[in-house]
Parts: sequence; structure tokens; C-alpha cells
Amino acid sequence: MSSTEEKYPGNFIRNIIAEDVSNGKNEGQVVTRFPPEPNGYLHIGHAKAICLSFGMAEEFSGATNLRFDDTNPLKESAEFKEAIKKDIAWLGFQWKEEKNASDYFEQLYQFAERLIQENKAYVDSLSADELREHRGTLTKPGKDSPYRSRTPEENLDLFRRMRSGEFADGEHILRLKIDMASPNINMRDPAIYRIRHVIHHQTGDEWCIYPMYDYTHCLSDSLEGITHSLCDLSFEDHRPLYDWVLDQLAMNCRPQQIEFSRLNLQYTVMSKRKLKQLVEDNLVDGWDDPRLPTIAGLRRRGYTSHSIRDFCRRIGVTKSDNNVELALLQSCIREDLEDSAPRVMGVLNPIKVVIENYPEGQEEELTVANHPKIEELGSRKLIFTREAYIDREDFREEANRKYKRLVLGGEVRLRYGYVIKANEVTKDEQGEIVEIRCTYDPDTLGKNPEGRKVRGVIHWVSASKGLAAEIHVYDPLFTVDFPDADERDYHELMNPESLTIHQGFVERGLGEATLEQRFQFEREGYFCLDSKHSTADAPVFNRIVGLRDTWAKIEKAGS
RNA sequence: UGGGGUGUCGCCAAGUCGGUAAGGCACAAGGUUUUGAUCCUUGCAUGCGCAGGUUCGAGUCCUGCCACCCCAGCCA
Repeated sequence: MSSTEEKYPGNFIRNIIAEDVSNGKNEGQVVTRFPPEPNGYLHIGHAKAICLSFGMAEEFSGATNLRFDDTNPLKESAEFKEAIKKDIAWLGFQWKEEKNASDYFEQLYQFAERLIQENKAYVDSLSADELREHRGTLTKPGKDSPYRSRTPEENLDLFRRMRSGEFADGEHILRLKIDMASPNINMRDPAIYRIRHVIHHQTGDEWCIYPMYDYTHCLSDSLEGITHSLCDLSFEDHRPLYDWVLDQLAMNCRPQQIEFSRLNLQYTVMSKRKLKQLVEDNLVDGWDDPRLPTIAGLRRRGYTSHSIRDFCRRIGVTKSDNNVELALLQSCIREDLEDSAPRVMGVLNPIKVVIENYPEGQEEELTVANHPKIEELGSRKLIFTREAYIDREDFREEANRKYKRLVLGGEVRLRYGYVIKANEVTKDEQGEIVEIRCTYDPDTLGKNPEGRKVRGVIHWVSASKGLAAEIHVYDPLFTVDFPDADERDYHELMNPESLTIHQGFVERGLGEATLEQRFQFEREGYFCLDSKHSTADAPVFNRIVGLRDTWAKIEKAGS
């Protein structure tokens, strides 16, 4: 095991697979699959599953198929398929084959006829309500449908007529004949085909009966030669059914279904239903809203695929319920960007500083490093001028010793530039400071002043040489750590301040920024252009994540 | 009152044959620093849901409890 792998926890699935491989099971082959339903966008929970399934195959020199679980045409679309493919590719994974469950519709149908002929499936004509009544409850066994005793001949005739479109939606279903008294509800003669006279995005109007998940998934896995079928814990109860179907059909490829717990991340929702609701109710800016935990949202926010993969490996894979803190995800992106993002300066809440003893019209070119430690990141030129913007947070008319930024009568260094001293402020009618009038010490460029210590360094942008930019700062979409678990309506839980828009200024050089680039705005955080709203003459930056902020903690503790 | 799961530090999570509790995040305290960032150092479970038992020795085995999660779609 390499040193990079030691950083991550092992997991029980890898152990199982490793043992299978060493035992020569499946001739030592590992074939996995990722089976999304094309009814929405992928989110970070899916990323966990993707990293696992693709990761295991990669680790054991196997392969992973991408298979769209498109058995419910009512909810699915080809647009979602494309979005899903883009996200997986962006995460950095390559699937061996792209499949659709619908590719197997004909084979699935033939298998169903066989089950009927062998008296292992029957056409039921109960209504949905009656079906529910017959199913029993968690504690009470179900009872047989009166149609359960139909002969194979009768069933075959009915099933063929279902296929040919003779019946309306809901008139009949095909059920497996297992055991209505089973303590496992999934085994109480589950429905495997229903009638739906709808157009399917892949098969068009070829079918009006559609197979259901439990029946489709295991057979698709088997047909593709999947060795390890990894899914979330909610399918654990379905495993007996998965195995039952493959047993009855005597399939020679017998994939092993292994379940793991899905990811829960603080301050966000992970259910596709809720994400879809947020998008459709226009409560967010599309599926790729930077506040969403969707892959597209994280991408637009500026998260790197590397950081997401790192996160997925750090959280591990187990069967226990988990509540992962947002801090872990943030730590992953900070770690990735710390060494790769060039440093620049940007002011989010501008307030003007005028250096009165700096000659009007004078400009000085400063050559500054793009990274404090990594020389390969090069350098750039900044222009120092008489007027600059600093952040309102970096100035106080008065403050205690702990505050080491600009205070009236005190000194601070403008990062990479001179030490300035604040002499007076001018305010508007509302008492709001509009300008800070300063003087500078000409002998402090690149060196400390004689005989006194300047404790603070703040960032700035030249007023005349900077670039106006809109800067979007994000906070969690929800105010509670686990909105999914909250009984209140999600509208009540939404954070009204999840997006703050700043009209700020950035270094002129950022005018050439590309969508792929990420920067550290010094002392603020990591930023990138917003792929949706940024334009050449009106740049919009997204804050990916703030820097660790010890000062905020000190302040909070002091108040 | 049915079935299936899970319970190791605030969060995530390692923990082969029982041998005397990894690591990451977070947090705290120092040091370096023209980013209150980074980096470095140090600290952070006599304890593994609880109670018994077996054993020289148990997070790991046995018994009994308790808590939490999932399942009653012609969704996946």
C-alpha cells in the first residue's frame, strides 16, 4: 500500500473484494457498475458511490459500466442522462460501457415469459388499493390475490396482451409468485411489470409495459457480468429478492450485492426529491446553484474534482449512519487549493483610502509573488497608487490591542506595499465612513520601519487601476444541520443569507481569468469565476470557501 | 407486537488468529509568518451503547437488555 493510500481508512467492501480476488472468485475479475436513474442531477452522495464503484474496479484492475436505470419513463429524461455523464466524467472516471436498463427490455420480457411458464409469475388484476390491502402490514402477513391461481397459459396470454397494448394503465400487473406471508415485505409477490402508455426517452413507443427495479436491476447486473453490485443500505431488504430472481432464472453470472450507508452532509439536503423541489420552485439558481450539493453545483462553486474524490475517500465506507460535518468538505478544498491557487487581492466591502502625502498621479509598479512558498507559480505586477480600496472590516475608528488592522491614528501595511497611517475619516450624512485619509511612510517598501513595529497587514486594490467585480459569497442553504431530518417544512429552514452579493474590486489582472482558474483572494478565501453569470466586462466571482478564520473565533469568543 | 441494519473521542473512521484503542476533521496551546492563511510542535477515548459472563487477558467470544435507522410505490 502506498503512502497516499495510508491516509484513507480501509473499508469492508474492499476487504470483501480483495478476498474474492485472492480466492479466484469470478476468475479474479472485478466488474462494477454505477446505475443512476436519469431523473435528476447527481449530488455528492452519488459521488461517494461513484468513487467506490469506480475506485474498487480501478484498484483491482477491473472495469465499471455506467448503466442508466431507466425503467420509469414518467420521471426520466435524456437531458438528465447527459448531465449525469458530464458529472461522472468531470469527477475523473471513465466507464467501460454505457448501458441502459432499457437495452434489456426484450430480454427481460423473455425472462418474464419463462417465469410465467414455470408458474413463478402471474398476472394480477387487483386495483392498486386492493393490492395494498392484500399486502398486509409490517406485522401482519399478506394474503393471496384471487388471481394468484391463474394458470400459466392464462397468464401468458394476459401478459402478451399487456405488451400488445390491449389494456389500460393500471389494469393488470405482473407479479412474482413468492410468498405473501414472508416477514420481508419485498418478498410478498412483488410487482415486476406495470402498464404505462407513455413514450420512453430511449425506446419511444415500443413498449407500454415497463419492468420494475427489483426485477430489472439484478438481471441487468447479471447480463453485464457484474461481479460486485454496490448500492446503499435501503436495498438491503431487497437482496433476497435480487438473489431469488437470479436463482429462478438460473443465471450463471451471480453478482454479489453489497450495501453501504449513504452520505449525510450537514446543512444541506441530499434527497433528489427535495433538490428537484428547490430547483423547480426557483428557490435556487438551477441544478448547478453553487449552494447545492450537486456535482454541478459544487463544480460551479469552484470545488475541484480532486477535492471531492479526496473527500469521498476520507469519509470512508461503512454501514453505519453518518452525519459528516461541512468542515471536512471545506478542509478538502482548502487543502487542494492551498498549493495550487495563485494569490491575488480582492476587496469585498470597499472603503476608499486616500494617501495624502503620496504624489497625485504617481504610480509604482510592484512585482509580487503569486504564492508565498511555491515559486513556480510565478509573479505579477501590481500598481500602487494614491487611492485604494480596503475592506471595511479592516478599519476601525478605535479598537483594542487585539485588533491588528487599521485604526485611526495607527499604522498598518498594505500588503506588498507601504505602511500607512490613518489620520482622519470623512463621513456622509448617515454617519457612514466614505473615505479614510492617510499618510504613508516612503521608507517601508519591502522593509520594516525603524524603531516601531507594524503588526497588521491588509489587502487592497488600487482605486484607479483595479477592476470592479461582483463577488458572491455563499453560506449554507439551510439554517439547521440536518434539514432532511427536520419535521418542519423546508421553506422555514432556508437560510435567507445563503447568498450575499458584494460589489467589490479586484486586481486588474483578474480581467484575464478563465473559468478553470481558481484564486486565493488573500485573507479572504478561494474564488473562481461564476460560469453562469460572469461576462467579459462584468466579472462575477464565487467564493468557493473562506480561509480558516482564527480572528473570527477570537472576536466571537470576546463578545 | 414483523423483517433487515447500526451503535469505537464533538464529526468521520481503523481495529486480521481475543493481547492491552490508528488516522483524518474539529478543537486547544505554543512557534514561524508582509495572508489573524499556510507550515511546525504539543495536547485531545484507563475508554469501545448498557449489564452480566467466559478468559491470565475482550472493542474483539457468549447471554440479556437499550437506543437509533430502513421497509407496507403498479418509485429507484
